[in-house]
Amino acid sequence: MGTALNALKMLDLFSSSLAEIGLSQIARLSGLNKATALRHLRALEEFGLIEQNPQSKTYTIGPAAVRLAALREIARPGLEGARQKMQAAMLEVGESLHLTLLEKDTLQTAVVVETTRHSVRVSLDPSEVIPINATAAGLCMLGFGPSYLRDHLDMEKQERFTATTLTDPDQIREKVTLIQRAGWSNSNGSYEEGVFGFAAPIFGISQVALGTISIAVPEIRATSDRLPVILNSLQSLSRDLTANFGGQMPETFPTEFHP
Amino acid sequence: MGTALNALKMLDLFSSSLAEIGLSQIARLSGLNKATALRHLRALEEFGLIEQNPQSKTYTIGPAAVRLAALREIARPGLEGARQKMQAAMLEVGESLHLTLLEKDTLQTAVVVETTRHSVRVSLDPSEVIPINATAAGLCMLGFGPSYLRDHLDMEKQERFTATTLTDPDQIREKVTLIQRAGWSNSNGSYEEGVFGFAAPIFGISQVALGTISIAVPEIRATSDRLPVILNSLQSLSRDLTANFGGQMPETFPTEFHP
DNA sequence: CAGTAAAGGTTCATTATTTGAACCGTGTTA
DNA sequence: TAACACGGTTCAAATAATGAACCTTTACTG
Repeated sequence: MGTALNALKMLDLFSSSLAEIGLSQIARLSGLNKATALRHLRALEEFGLIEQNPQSKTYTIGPAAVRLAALREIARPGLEGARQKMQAAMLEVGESLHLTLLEKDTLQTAVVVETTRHSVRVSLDPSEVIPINATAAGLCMLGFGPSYLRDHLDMEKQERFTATTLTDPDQIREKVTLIQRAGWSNSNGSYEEGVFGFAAPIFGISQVALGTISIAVPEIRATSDRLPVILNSLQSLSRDLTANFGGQMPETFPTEFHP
Repeated sequence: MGTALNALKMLDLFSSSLAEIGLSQIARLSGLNKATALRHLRALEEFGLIEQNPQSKTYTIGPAAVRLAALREIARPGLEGARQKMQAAMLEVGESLHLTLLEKDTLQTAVVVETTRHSVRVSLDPSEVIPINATAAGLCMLGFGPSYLRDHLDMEKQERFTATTLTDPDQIREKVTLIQRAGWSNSNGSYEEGVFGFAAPIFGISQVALGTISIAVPEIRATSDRLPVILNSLQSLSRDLTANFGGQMPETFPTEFHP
């Protein structure tokens, strides 16, 4: 256990309903010794992540948080707004969400929001490169992303992950045509057994998709009655996130998703 | 030396021009051992203050910064915007700035922005309660703050700090009348020898001052040729900060400050 | 295409820092 | 006025941080 991490965890005690806390209460809530809590608070205060009200002696989140947040936005512009929208959608749908971005010619996971509703959840390794032929996000990208992705289909061998993975370029192109008409894509265990994925595009400035937003559902919960809720969330996220990244939806893009 | 603080200090390596840094470079810049740097980064990453790009392996400020900044705004609304405006003004004037807020019936320092231009600077203890009869901020508050402050003048003995401190209620009232006409106040070493203060009000919703913005200048630099610059900054800060806190300037308040 | 340099990351014995029970002084409450 | 809870301090004991050397991969160069 790192000392630094224990110190940082104290910051999690603060919330909108509990914005100022005294030393003893912090010690109680964190389970730390009062002396330990105080020393950690002093360290955080020196850095500016904590501020003490000199009259009430209570502690609050400090000004350094604002400074760091500004730096964050420089390094990852737009991603924070996206995370918030995804968080809201997660609470509504109750399933994990993934935002993927196209970097060069690979699809990368940029934001993961895991469900807090279920203990059975789909956990994706954030460092994985998303295979373009086997996932809902990948197929969606083929349908709405830059055309060179479709052109490269024949050049590289498409890897097989499960029995239902599409590996034949012609089959993939057929599926992609359907996706372009529907506006959304799905993958029924074609990457990992038991995982159903649903994805919609996020468009950039020239009406070409720069990434996708997808919802991953364990097979047990992938019942047809839940599909309308999922597609509905996906559709509004597609629109909101496109706006969030300063993009524009093509006029031909469907305004409603149908099963 | 706290371990937690050393870990946090690594966050200071990031800047708008250096938003993503690799492990070796971080170790070099911070002077820490590579192993130590890595362990600290891992701790920060677990908390979310650091994020690693899985493909380039570089590190960036993480999403927790945004979360904490939001909490900060709940605890201290408006103060961050104020700090930024003060920072800009400090760079222009080259002197330290203080924002004071009225809490109950005492004047408290809420934000301090120290000058980075001079090594001779006025350093105020942020935990001090600002005496209302001896400082530019206090006198300014008397002039534009709630009327009960003026009414209480006779009730309590006014403390003396230096030879020029005003302690006689009648003398204070006289000075306050002048301040109300001018829009700004000054104190020439009446709190601490060698320190000249200049202050202007920050108004709240009902056109009553909720605090003040002040500039502290060491006597050596308090020459008459610098007064226009100081008053000019003070005047625009008074307006900007009033807007920042959602307040309104009285219509009778002067739009220009004259010596 | 071998050879080199620098990158990210790991290991483990040594070292130094963190830890917490008890304590102090102060203000508030019953 | 006694009891309590608060913020903060102390110092021996215990635990966690440290860093030199090492491994592996990647990228460049003669």
